[in-house]
Amino acid sequence: MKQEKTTKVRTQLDRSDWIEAAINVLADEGTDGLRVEVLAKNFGVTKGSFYWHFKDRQDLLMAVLETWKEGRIKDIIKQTTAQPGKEREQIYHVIQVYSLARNRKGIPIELAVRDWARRDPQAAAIVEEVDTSRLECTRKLFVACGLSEKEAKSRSLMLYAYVFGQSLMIYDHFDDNLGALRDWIADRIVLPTP
Amino acid sequence: MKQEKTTKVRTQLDRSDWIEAAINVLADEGTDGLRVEVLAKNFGVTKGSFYWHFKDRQDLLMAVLETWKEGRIKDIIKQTTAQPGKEREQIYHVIQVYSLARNRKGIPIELAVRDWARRDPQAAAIVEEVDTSRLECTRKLFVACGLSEKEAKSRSLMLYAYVFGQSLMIYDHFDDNLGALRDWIADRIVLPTP
DNA sequence: GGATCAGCATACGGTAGCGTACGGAAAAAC
DNA sequence: GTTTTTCCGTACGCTACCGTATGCTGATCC
Repeated sequence: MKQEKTTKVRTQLDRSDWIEAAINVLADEGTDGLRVEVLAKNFGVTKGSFYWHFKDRQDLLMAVLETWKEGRIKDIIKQTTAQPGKEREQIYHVIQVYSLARNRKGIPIELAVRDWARRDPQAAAIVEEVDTSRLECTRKLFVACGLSEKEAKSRSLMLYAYVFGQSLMIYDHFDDNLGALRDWIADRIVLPTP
Repeated sequence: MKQEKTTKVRTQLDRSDWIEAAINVLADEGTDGLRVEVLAKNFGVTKGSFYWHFKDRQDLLMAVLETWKEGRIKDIIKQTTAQPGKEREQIYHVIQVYSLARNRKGIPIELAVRDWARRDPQAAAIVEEVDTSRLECTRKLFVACGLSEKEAKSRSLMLYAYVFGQSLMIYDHFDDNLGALRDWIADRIVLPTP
């Protein structure tokens, strides 16, 4: 029987170990750093191990995509699950969370995946799944706040596009109180028109 | 004396030809496609030509960055130059333009450059120049519309982040009338609070 | 009309990385 | 305790690039 991962003394590697490491490399060094032999060296093993678990490099990349997709969908569901009546606060929470910590490691992956999606239909399909999942989650929150379908969809799209685009920009010196600007924008996204 | 570029029969290449070609490749195939020998083959010449005009590959990349920067800044200035009194219409125009045609070829470059900026301070500095230029241009338009400094900056940041993020998303099936959603968002970005 | 030089070709050495063939140890199965 | 299987190491061939050294050609200068 297969040993438990937690009690394992980490002498054996399985598929998920490689995928996890690949995602970390993707976050730190981008697509260019994602090389089979480099991953192997980081594990202290040789390629022989890799090609036992994976058919080829493409096999790993697809597995990374799938794992990324599941993680992102699971995360957006978690972040958008609100107590009844607390939907508005939850939306603010989403804006906060997706504007900060997640990006430190997540954004390079988003970049890599979307750059990839531009030339690979499989990647594009996965990105679309993730994007529509995210859009759906916040749409439901807005609907729960009493907005119309169209307005809920519009605000959801605006929210997600803003948060995502903002994380890719470099504008540290645009204003000496960026927090105030971000707060203003969050209100503009969330608060209803009087 | 050096011949005019226009009357040239295109037997000779100069630095700008290589840079232009490099930008096109960057748009079509991303960073990975940007190889010296591939560029040379596309021109029908050998690397010998390249290494006459450039010190090394890095030299080309930096030149591409500079050219990209100048083009983007020139473009945003052009797109945000409004007739007095027509500032609001000009803002709508910017949202339109930067949401559509420009992105077909421009977005992969944006992606590549920003992914690059994550590991290279020089690239990061250039991205910041471009971003703050863009933010400044629309900020001035908002100010001309009579908004306060803080609100102008906030709206400018929201506009640009939204447009940029939206262009990287894949959400074609989120709604059957995306145009209406985008129009709603544009109003939300531009129109003042009553 | 020889000298000069810009612009490119040729040829080479070197590295990184992919994928494969096969061998070997160590655990699991029986 | 043998036999499988699992998992990894070793060794190799191959390609795509990078960068350099040097040779060739056709234009330009004087």
